[in-house]
Parts: sequence; structure tokens; C-alpha cells
Amino acid sequence: MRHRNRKGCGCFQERQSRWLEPTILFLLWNGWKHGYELMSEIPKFGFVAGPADPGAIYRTLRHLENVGLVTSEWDTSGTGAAKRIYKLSQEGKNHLRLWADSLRNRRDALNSFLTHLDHLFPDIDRA
Amino acid sequence: MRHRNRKGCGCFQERQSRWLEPTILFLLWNGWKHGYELMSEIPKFGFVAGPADPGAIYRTLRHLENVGLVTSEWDTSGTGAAKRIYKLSQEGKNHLRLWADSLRNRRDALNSFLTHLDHLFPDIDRA
DNA sequence: CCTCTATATATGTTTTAAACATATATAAGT
DNA sequence: ACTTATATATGTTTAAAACATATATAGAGG
Repeated sequence: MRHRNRKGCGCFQERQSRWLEPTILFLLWNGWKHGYELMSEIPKFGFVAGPADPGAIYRTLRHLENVGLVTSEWDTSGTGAAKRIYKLSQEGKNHLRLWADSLRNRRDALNSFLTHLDHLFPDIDRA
Repeated sequence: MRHRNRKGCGCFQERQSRWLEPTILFLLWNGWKHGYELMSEIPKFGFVAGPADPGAIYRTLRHLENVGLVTSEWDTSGTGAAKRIYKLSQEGKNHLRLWADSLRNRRDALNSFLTHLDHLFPDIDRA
């Protein structure tokens, strides 16, 4: 038993806000991709432990299309189930810059807070 | 008009998850404080723009007490409204270390993602 | 043929931190 | 008296995330 499990802890739930949208925008930067492809690539960024939630991805893609940040087409070439492929719109590319600013702010806040925390735990070996 | 306002953007809402608990634990590290005090100190960390939400603070304090990470007493000394003062329990101190690990993971993920984003925007001047 | 798995998309539901709003009371300043 | 600052507290809404499930095609293996 590492520590208290659920209800009252949560710090290892790793629930983090608003990382999925920018991650998808980033992955669509270099041309057409479909949801299932994103699903396999998203875990690499380390925002979630374990596999990405397909429900979240498909819903986010639809949302991004509704607000004009991506466009989609059906890809019926090849075998298997039809794929709906997405790419960034110009507005989507611009928007990703805004996301970068926003995420930098987050990181900076986290960094400064972590610096404070480090002062509390001087016994920890930091390479 | 900087960019689309609500419904569809949100990246400047700066809604970030799970920063309040560790922030409060940190502020209570060095002894007794009350909620209103925390309210004035929390904005310094940069997790939120503008004043901290007192509702969130008092509810979080109660929650932290329920799960044993802090303890409280009434401070009726001095003038003005009575203050409920809180301090970290030993378990709270231990728990803050877990938070530090968790937040480091977040920051690392953000950092690596931001590095990817930086490659997309080579025209931006970074000092 | 049948079953199992992988590919692919989609919707339904629940949870919960955050955000927003409001209520209450004391004391100090003007 | 009126307003502001101090101090705590609860009620309600929002929305991302988490969890669950449904559907369909195609390939691999027995």
C-alpha cells in the first residue's frame, strides 16, 4: 500500500486539464491523420498513463471541426473500415501558437512552484 | 478582438487541474494559517489569473482535514471575526512529497510537448 | 465456417475540479 | 449611517476527463 487510494488523494490520478486539444492540433500539423492514428501516438507525450481514450479523441476532433480549427474528409481508399481523416486549417495553425503561449505559462507556474517545493525537501537527491 | 471568445477556444481560460491542493499544503508547511490568508497568497504562484476563489479554498481546507492531511483549530484571539487556523499533519507533509513527484511529471510532459511545439514555430524569438 | 483480434468510429454516462454566485458576521474607517 | 476589509461558508453550474458501450469491417488461425 503506497498511500491512501481514492477519495481524498487524487494526486496520482494525473488528471490534467486541456492537454488533448493542443496535442491533437500538434499531431495534425503535418497533414492528414485519422482518429485511430492519433490514439496510438498520444500516449507518447506523457500526459496520460496508459492508452488514450478514443471517445475523447473522436469527440475532440468533431469539436475542433465545429469551431473551424480542423477540416475532415472520408478516406475510403485501402481496405478496412473507412477513415475520417483530419488536417489543420490555417486558423488551426494560428491557434496552436496561442496554445503554446498558454502552455508555457502553465509550465512556468509549475516550475516556480516546484522550485518552492524543492526547498522543503532538501534531503532528496537531485542529479 | 484577440481571438474567438468562448465556446470553442478555452485555451486562455487557463483552467488547470489540481493545483489548489498542493498549493495549500505548501503554504501550510510552516505552521498555522487561516483561509483568508491563503486567499491572498495563492495568486503569487501564477496558477490562476486574478484573485483566488475563497469558496474553493475553504472547501479544499475542509476536504484536506477530512482526509487527515491538515488539522484545524479556532483562533479567537485578536479582534475581528474568528479564524479557523490550519496546519499540516505529518501525513500532510508526506503527501506533499507525492504531489511534488506528480507535478514534476506534469511539468516534464509539458516541457517535452513545448519543445515539439517550438520546432513548429522557428520564427519566434526565444531569448 | 467460426471465433478472435485489430482496425476504425461513435455515443452515452458519470465524476469532479474549477468557476461562478451568494450569504453571513465582525470590525474598522469615514 | 455607510462602506470597506476581514473572515468563513454553502449553493449552483460548467466542462474536461474518465469510464462504458455499441457498431462495423477485415484479417488470422483453428
